[in-house]
Amino acid sequence: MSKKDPQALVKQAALQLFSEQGYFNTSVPDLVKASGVSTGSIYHHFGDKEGVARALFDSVVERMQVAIEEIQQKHLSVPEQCKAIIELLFVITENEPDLMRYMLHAKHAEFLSDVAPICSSSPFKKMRSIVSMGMKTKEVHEMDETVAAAAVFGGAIRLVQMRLDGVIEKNLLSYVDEVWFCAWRSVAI
Amino acid sequence: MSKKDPQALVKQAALQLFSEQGYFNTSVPDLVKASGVSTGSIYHHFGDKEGVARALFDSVVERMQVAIEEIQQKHLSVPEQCKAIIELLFVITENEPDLMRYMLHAKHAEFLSDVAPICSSSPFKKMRSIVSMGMKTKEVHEMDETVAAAAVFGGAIRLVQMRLDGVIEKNLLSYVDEVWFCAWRSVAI
DNA sequence: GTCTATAATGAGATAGAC
DNA sequence: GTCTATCTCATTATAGAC
Repeated sequence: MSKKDPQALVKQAALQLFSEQGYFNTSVPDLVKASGVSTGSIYHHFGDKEGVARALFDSVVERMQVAIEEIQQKHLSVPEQCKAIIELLFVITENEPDLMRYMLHAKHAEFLSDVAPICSSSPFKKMRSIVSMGMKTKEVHEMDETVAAAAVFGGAIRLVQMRLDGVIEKNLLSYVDEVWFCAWRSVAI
Repeated sequence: MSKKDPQALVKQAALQLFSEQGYFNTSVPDLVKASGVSTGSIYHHFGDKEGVARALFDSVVERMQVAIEEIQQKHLSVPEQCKAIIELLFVITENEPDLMRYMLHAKHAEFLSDVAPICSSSPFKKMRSIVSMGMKTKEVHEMDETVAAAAVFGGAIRLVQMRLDGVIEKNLLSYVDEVWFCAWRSVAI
């Protein structure tokens, strides 16, 4: 039944096309062909092409946020939460590269004019707040919160970007332990 | 006289327009207005619009590569070289944000079809090779070269991206010491 | 709500004088 | 090498039947 909801069909097609060929290289007729939904219906539901990108972005961020919240509930210690997030980033990159690509590039892809940059969207805020918690519990060196979050997750995000760009051939999950080792050492007391 | 070279004028205008509004939101007539060079002349020199982006990208990477080579010659120790590169990234971000933005986003901006991803271009290769040298001199933990490079520079690059996105308000140079502290601890023996 | 057919715009690219 | 004027065409978006 989710297969018959035109909004879902369009977003699904858009995720693939936008992330593989880019937003500007994807025309509305392309979306029509890939989704099986008509031009009129797309405009009726999303207003314009940017509306599709916007709705898709909201879905993607929402999805990511839920995954991070699950981690925050399961894992108690700060380092465990951080490691779980790195693993999550890697798993999503491997299993749903289009989703990860869209989330990371959407802001820089020159559309979605007035959406806040991804780094200030809620999943990334959560990452910062976890690291910040680590400072309160004296597990993480006292320092600027943003710098600490960048230190912990920057390496992993960099690897994700390289993997999505095809620079890294191997499955990212094989690097989890090494990456985590570096990430935690960079800020741990 | 550099002000009269049409190629330089076009690239200069393109750097600003592409990085501020994006490649696809910049038309050739926009380039004509901003550069003062005519349509015919632009097509004569660059072939097509993508040719402008390509030539600009080459200039930017070349420029970055020269800066990193200078560092490799001046600073002898591996950690000093790494720190100098982080400082370089921050200085360029502060002084020439358009240049840094273009270098980081060009590949993901959905054009420049067959250019290698930025992470495999020569400045980034040089970063990896410096870290790799650190392993030989036993200053850096033995581990995957790519992971180590991501650990050392990932945090800094993340901060650069956030600064360019307007998420960070303060001058990045004020973070150099903290960033360097984290970066080096993450891989140092 | 969904569809087909169509309009209107503005883009990339070219022609050809100078 | 540089310029102006122009062509061609794909794109976004709308109209209006069902």
